[in-house]
Amino acid sequence: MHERITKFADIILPVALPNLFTYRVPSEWNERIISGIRVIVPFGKNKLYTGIVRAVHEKPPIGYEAKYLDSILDEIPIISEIQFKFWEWMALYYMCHIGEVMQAALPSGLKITSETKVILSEATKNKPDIKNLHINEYKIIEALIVKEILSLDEIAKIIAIKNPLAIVKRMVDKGFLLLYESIDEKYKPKLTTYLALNKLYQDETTLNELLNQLEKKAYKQMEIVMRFLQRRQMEIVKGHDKTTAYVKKKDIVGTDDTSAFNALVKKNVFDITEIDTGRFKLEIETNYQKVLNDEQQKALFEVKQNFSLKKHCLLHGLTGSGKTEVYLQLAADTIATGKQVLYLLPEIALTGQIIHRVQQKFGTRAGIYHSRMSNHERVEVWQNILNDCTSNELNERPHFDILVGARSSLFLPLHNVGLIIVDEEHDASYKQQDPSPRYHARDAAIYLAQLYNANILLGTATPSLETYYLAKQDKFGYVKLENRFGEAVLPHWQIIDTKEEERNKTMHQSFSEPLVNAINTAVSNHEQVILFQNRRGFSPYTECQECAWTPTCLNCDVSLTYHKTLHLLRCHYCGYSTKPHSECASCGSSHLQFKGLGTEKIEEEVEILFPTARVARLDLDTSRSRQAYNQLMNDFTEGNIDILIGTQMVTKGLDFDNVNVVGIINADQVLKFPDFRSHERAFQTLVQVSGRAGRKKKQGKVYLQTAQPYHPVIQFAMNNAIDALYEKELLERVQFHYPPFVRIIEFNILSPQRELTDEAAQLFTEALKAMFKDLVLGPQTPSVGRIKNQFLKRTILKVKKEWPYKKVREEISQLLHHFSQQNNFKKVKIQVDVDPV
DNA sequence: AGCACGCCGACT
DNA sequence: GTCGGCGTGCTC
Repeated sequence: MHERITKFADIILPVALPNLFTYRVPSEWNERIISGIRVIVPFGKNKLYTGIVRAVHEKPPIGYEAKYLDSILDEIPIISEIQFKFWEWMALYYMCHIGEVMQAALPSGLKITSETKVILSEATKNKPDIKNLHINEYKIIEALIVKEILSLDEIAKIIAIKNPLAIVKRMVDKGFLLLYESIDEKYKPKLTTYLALNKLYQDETTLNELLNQLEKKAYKQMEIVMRFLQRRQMEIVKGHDKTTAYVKKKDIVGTDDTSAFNALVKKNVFDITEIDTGRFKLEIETNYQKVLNDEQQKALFEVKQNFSLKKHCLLHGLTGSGKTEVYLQLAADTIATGKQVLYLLPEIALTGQIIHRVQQKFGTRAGIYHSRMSNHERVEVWQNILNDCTSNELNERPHFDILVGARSSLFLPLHNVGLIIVDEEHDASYKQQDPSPRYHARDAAIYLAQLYNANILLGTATPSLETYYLAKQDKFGYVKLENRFGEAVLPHWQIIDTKEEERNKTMHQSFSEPLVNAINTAVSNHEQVILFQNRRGFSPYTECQECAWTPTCLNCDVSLTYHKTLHLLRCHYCGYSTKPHSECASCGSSHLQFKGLGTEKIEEEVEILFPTARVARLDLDTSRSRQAYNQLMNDFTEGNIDILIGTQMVTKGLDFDNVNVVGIINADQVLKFPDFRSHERAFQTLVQVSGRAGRKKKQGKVYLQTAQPYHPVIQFAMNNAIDALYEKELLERVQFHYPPFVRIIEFNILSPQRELTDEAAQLFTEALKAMFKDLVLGPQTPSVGRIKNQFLKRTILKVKKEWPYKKVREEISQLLHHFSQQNNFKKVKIQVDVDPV
């Protein structure tokens, strides 16, 4: 006889709470309960949550009675020990809870939570006693008679009450209703219906009898059977046995055949099987023809040399030098050794273009993962990675050797990573802003690579100062690709002084004479033009000509941007929108003017200045849906667009061969950011935008309009003097204590009242200063002091690199904990952002 | 962080 | 009585 063991499981739940939760395991599951599987557990009063088993042990918790697990969702772990280590590191480093990491890591299809459902009690069902009922109670019962089960949200709508729980509870007490918690599976496998001939009709005679019968009475049914037999013949030719040859239903049954088909089903002619076929193609033709040139070969060799020395590596390749080919070759070589590759890109750069190239090289062995995919697709990527080798003939799922994705693909359950590529390493969108964990995917990738003992390659034309510094210190290998691919050369820059143009009265609205001429020439030569203006909408603010009043958002301290296509004023922070004012709210004057330049305005000007050109705009507003975005990209690639106007979006991941002119409408905007990174950022943006020009044989041209033509950043960018700029920046960073010489931790203090925020920020900052002295800056009011009705103050701590970060973190955590205990600051939130960008 | 619960004030 | 708002306390 075995001794009866009682097991307990420590569970990670997707909630922002510091600890794990210990549950008791029903003894019949003692064998099944293992670290890394998902379970459903009761949590709080009556909710059910999906959690992940972190550890299994036999120590009953002290101080409380553990609840029982509700159910087990997986038989094999979906989270490996390496992934757990990664989660735990992330929670520590970025000072958040592990539950928040879980929230970020799992696609929502894998995290089911329960919903409260309402049904009628037996008594009410049999004999509705509707005397003396309140109108709302009556409405609920009436609705439940029609539709048996309702969720609380549905009830809220029916009786038009925000929180219906009180009413529902009362009715439960009176015996009208019953409540239960229901968990709906969010992921539905994609099933394909297959048909085989029922064994009744396997022999020729019965089959012929059937066909004869149908020919007379039901011609359409006979057609279906005939089509089936044809298809089946094809399968038999492929080597399938006659009795087991299945045919896809949709290959032989059209939409208008439904009733005929149903009749056949009734006659038991077919055996029907539903098979989980997945959402991804099983066959993609691979024909990747690019061959590395000498320089790329050399770079590849040097990168590998660094790897063999166990060194991470920065690939500094000018725009158009063909970094991607080097990545793909390196990936292929890694896969050849039996390891997996993770290829990270900024979300926005994950375009059809790059995906197409990866698929051309790796076919179905390339998995794609980003936020524009449906939930179902994301779950399937997870499943495909997890059950690498399912071998049902009809149920073959692709096997991934390389995963291309945005930052969240760091969390995919890969087991054998040999190489991580971080493309466009400098890109600020690698940093998650909200919600927590506010992690930097590049830095997290470096940590993850260590856990897997994998190589890591960071690639970019404009390295971040942090990475550049590491390379200069020889902590990173450094490989440069200097020449553009083929015969392309770097573009020629022309800097246009807009002040002088204005003096000479040669500006055509926002366009200087040289830029207008260049666009005209390009368009008449059938070359394409990209115009960069880093602001969406028509005009960023409205101003009263009499009293300078400006309409602002109700919920945020920002001016409202006018969107002409929608004819609305919109807040870019909270989405609030309102009709444009016809008169000033302050003085009543009707002299209101739209000020500033957005992409919509540029688009309008372009249409007037170049009436024959085909114009399109690429910004958040024109590319919200994946479809719209792909359409736009296609049109531009196919040459259906002459002039493309866009924000940041045009700088990322787009390689167009026919673009010869790039216009930067207003560089001053890029230069004036009030931030220690502004020069670095401006340089990166200018170089990246200019890189869109002249991809093939012809030298491209960059026209940059500015009021400060001698600004050093512009000079550095145009001369491609990256080392000079970076050396100068590094000197300033060292002198004024900024990254990469210190680690910045930013504290954002928020509350719904201005005074409360101010007071809390003041006290918090003082406490911080007591601990860290003059390395604390603040509290400051950020440029937007109120967002979504939350007043915001900011304090910055510069942590010296030589300090033990662990201790600093602990001290900060203690302080934050102490603060959250204070009653008068209950409404105050302090968000921590480690290494803000 | 959610979520339930309880108290209070406004409204019919 | 009914409902919403807000403060409080708890989650294995």
